[in-house]
Amino acid sequence: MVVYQALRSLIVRGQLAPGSRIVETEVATRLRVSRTPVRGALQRLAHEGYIVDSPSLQQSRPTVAPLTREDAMELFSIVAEVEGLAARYAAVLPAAPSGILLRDLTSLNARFERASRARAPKHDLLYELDEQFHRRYVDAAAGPRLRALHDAVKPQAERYERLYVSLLSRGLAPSVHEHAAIIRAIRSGDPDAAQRAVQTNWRNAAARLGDVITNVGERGQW
Amino acid sequence: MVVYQALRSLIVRGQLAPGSRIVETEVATRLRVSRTPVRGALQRLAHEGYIVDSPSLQQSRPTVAPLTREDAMELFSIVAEVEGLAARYAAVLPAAPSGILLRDLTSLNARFERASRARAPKHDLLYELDEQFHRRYVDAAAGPRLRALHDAVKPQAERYERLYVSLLSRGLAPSVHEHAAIIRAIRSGDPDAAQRAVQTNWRNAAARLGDVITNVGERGQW
DNA sequence: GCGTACAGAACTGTATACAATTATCCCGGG
DNA sequence: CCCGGGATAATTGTATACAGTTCTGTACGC
Repeated sequence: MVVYQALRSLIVRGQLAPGSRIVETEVATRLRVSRTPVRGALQRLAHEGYIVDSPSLQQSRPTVAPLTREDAMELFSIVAEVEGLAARYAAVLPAAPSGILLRDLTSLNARFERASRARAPKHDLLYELDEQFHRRYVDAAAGPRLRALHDAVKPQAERYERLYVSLLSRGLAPSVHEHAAIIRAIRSGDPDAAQRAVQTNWRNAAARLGDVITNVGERGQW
Repeated sequence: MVVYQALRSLIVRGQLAPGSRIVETEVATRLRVSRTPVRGALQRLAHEGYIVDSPSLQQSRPTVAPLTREDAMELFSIVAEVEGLAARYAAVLPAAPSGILLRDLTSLNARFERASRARAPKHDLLYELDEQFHRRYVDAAAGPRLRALHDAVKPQAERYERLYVSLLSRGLAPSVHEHAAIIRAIRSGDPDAAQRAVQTNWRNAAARLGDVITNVGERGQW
């Protein structure tokens, strides 16, 4: 588990460059453990999409999954579907939990806006706030199955979301407005509108990110 | 990989009873392999939702995920959304591929009906035909990202679908009719109707299955 | 000079041994 | 009879050794 988190952190932060090979023994010696826990971590990371297998017949040859424009588009469109469904449920929540939800969302979006206006925006903070905003209504409204699906899909988008707030930290105003639109739709109790607002937010984010991705070839070392 | 498939098959067919513990050494000896590949398979199955971890602090204690009414309802509702979206696209397909699709769907539903009328219904065949019916229009109309989502979600419903055709093999007439309604809606070219027909099919299936699930305590041995 | 074949290295797949943690069972006390 | 408490067993976590496969580099032939 500690190995998994260490590797995952290195990958999502880009310190393990996309496309680079990952060798079990090397990771094991660096982290001072044996290959067994490393193997488990790699298998899990492969499932979650952080690692892909180089073409090979019998052996797997894991490499860090590349960050491509197409992949980002596809991933964001899936997140749009899943979180859109959650927002649909959130719109028809009973009054009591709905009130708390709306208050939290408003607060998170306000903090997100303040963070995006800072002279030297903290990318980690921006990512955390955006992430918390979306997770808030998913947790509030989704059943365990939808949440499980969300948990399986969303982490794969983390790399792109971090890229998003890093590359666009100066131009996050549209995101703030789209978040506000989501809040309004949920408050109005219109499931269709809520679902549409979330889908619009993610599709626009995909478009904005796609414009600037092209090739992020920065190869970090650790 | 062979271990994964063997275990998955045992679980989806109910031969490994829901709720029962899974012991690494036992699986290893039965399948005549060591614990190492078994461990990998268990991790993957856990990630895919076939296995859950018993409450424990440091150790994981895997058990076969239970089949509950609530879980079936939620899962089917998600499938209804995903496949409903695919059906929406299928309704507006060009004439040429649409004709082939409609012919295949009609044929599959006819075979499904015949199989359901058999004196001793073959459950495996019934499952396969129902599965193929739905996969046919998804493959024909869904884009890569929707298909990816479908691939992630649908396999988890396999356990419930097999239960469905087993418990209701005598009463599958409604399914046949609902399939026919889906075909008609796609043929008519009405996206809303197609989406609604698929969602109705899954919601009714969930209701029919929910009535008979309650407690499936049959503990299969292998 | 270029291509191919062979030898060696590198790396992953599997098996087994050991350590650590958790569950079970039995026994004694209340 | 029920409730701890502790010893033992059961099970998972980790480490290491070995086997099989793929990649790399070099040398030889054309």
